[in-house]
Amino acid sequence: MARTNERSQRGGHSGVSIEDVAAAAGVSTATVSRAVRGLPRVSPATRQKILDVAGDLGYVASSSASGLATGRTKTIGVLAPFVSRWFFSKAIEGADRELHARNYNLSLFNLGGHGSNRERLFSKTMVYKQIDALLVLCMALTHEELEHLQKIDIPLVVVGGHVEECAYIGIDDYAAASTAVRHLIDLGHRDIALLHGDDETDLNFDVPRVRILAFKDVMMAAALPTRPEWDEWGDFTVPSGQAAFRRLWSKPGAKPTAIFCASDEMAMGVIFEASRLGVRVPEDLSVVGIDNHDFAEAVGLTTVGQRPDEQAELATKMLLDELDGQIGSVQSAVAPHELIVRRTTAPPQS
Amino acid sequence: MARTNERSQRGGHSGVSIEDVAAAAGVSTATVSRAVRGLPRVSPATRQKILDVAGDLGYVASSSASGLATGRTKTIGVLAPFVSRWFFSKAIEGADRELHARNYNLSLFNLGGHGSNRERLFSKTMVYKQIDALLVLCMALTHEELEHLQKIDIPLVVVGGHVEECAYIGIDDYAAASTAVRHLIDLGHRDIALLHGDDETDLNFDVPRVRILAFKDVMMAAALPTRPEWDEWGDFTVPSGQAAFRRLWSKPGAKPTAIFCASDEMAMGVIFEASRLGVRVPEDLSVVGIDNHDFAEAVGLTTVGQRPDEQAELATKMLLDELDGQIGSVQSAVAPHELIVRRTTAPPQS
DNA sequence: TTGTAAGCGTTATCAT
DNA sequence: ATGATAACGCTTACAA
Repeated sequence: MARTNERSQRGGHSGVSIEDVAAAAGVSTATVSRAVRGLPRVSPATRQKILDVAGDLGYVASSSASGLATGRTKTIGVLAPFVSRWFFSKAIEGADRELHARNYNLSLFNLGGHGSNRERLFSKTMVYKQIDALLVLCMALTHEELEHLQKIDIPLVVVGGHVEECAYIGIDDYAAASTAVRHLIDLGHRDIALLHGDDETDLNFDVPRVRILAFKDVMMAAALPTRPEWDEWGDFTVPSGQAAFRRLWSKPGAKPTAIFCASDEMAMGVIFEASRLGVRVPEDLSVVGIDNHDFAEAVGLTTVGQRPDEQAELATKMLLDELDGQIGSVQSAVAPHELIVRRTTAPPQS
Repeated sequence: MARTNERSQRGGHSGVSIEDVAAAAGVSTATVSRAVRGLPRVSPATRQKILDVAGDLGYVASSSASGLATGRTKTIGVLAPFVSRWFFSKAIEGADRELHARNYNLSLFNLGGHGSNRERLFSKTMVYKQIDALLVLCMALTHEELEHLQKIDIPLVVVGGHVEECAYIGIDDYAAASTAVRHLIDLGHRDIALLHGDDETDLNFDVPRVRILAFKDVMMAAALPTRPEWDEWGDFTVPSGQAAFRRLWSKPGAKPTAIFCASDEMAMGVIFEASRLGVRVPEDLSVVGIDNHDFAEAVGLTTVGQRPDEQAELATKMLLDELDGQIGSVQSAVAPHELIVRRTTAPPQS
């Protein structure tokens, strides 16, 4: 490389290395390394001196250098299909809590909005040799992507959805959806519509399917019909819920008295649109969602709540424990969900 | 370090280094380095061969090693007070777009929820020597923190708010707020309440102040009174807007016919609570916000829109350009805003 | 066009 | 308890 041989070329604080500290403290770099990392084999006096010197020299170890030497980057990757949707942003916050507490960095890989060159993530830019472990926020992975991840055998856990052969943390979607639907039925509803999540985009996976299945099973178990014309879909967003309601309500024929939505954002979409069209909630239509979105309480939305932040936090903890040598820490776990009854559900009118 | 001398200790794909590729391709590491990075001085034939070999060996350069050698980490840091609030999550997505396109990584530093040990971010864990540049999403920084950042002289830009001596990208808050208030006045409102952002937490800064100022100036210019009892505050969230409305409406005396909210989330809070209390929007109360939140259209919220994603994308571009050697690329810029009239504002009743 | 080799800032082994 | 020093995997003058 042959740079200038002199230190502190740049005027500032920028380039203080372990050697500078060693020199200033009159010890070897090895001792500085031990001292600053809190390792044993350094006398209290020496350590203190080194810490002082390091302190006012503003020394911080180069992550690249220590990464090279140790093989650890001290950062974990978080792979998400979106960051501005509730589930993901909450999960990211949760992961960050644990990472921050344990002095790791969080490298965010957003798969959304990148069109097709998604694969680049898996080969060059990303993952590979940049991170010590990977947290995947629910989404489908292609078979190829999976293989890729498997090859670089770093700890890996997925939150919020199932990926074959991977540890996952998440609620029991079947049970959660069943709870929501059963709540409607217990209220006396018989004409229940379904607003299910989209099945088609490659960013989704089987959560939508499971929730649909639960809906149908519960309805069937209650000997209630499920009408195809009351089966709408959305992509988990508010606008898609809004559009779905508009479609549903513009159809000729009888109207349902309740609707089960596969996410709170979609549920809010139907509520907003219902209000706009003069359809009263819950008098004319009961609405239940899944998630307990930050806005759900303000909207009065009845929902089955989950805590993506806690799920991601737990997942991250597992990852970090595994890295700390506690092998076997990474394992699947089911997270709790809970029915939260608010003001958007009520017995059907008459 | 004295590890085992043999390569591929772990069975897998994991440790293929540049030397492995060089050996397999029958060239030197220098040539491999040039080849994989697309540098000149490699014959087409050699390059192709190397690329092939690298390809099926699954070679990816170690970021630590190249970071050490070049002094660049190829990752930029994003500092945010929250990730699950609209402005920030959108900004993160925007930054990510540009970073991804230019092959950089995004390291996320969330200041929220970390209680007091916020300072650790600035000293050890973070920033220092881990990132090539820093994108600060609006928030106040302590003087000390600022100094810290200044010392490590990496390119730095703040989005969404002013930080002394730093380049910033954001809308003209004074103009945006003025536009919103003027819209209300143009509609014929005279009794206008203010829901301003919180001023007190250390995570905030002067955006709230500027918006308040604009409100007062515009009102005064229109010879309209601003009543202290119609001045409420919130922390930019939906629940706080909800609470603010409850407080406002439970006060004795006359009610305003319109309210200007310093953010869409707060505006939605008042709308939700108004609906709950039977106060009709816009018949009884016009509501205007700032942001054009993802949900604003569905709610029919009149607002002054801004695009945090584009702001962050631009800021990131500047940062990257600067790193690419185009010095002077980082500079302040004002982002556009636009009044979007929807259904929550109307002339006052009678 | 290609190869040689020094250097990047740590960590960790082994001696002392 | 401390110090030399090799090694980590890459980049980049410089020589060939």
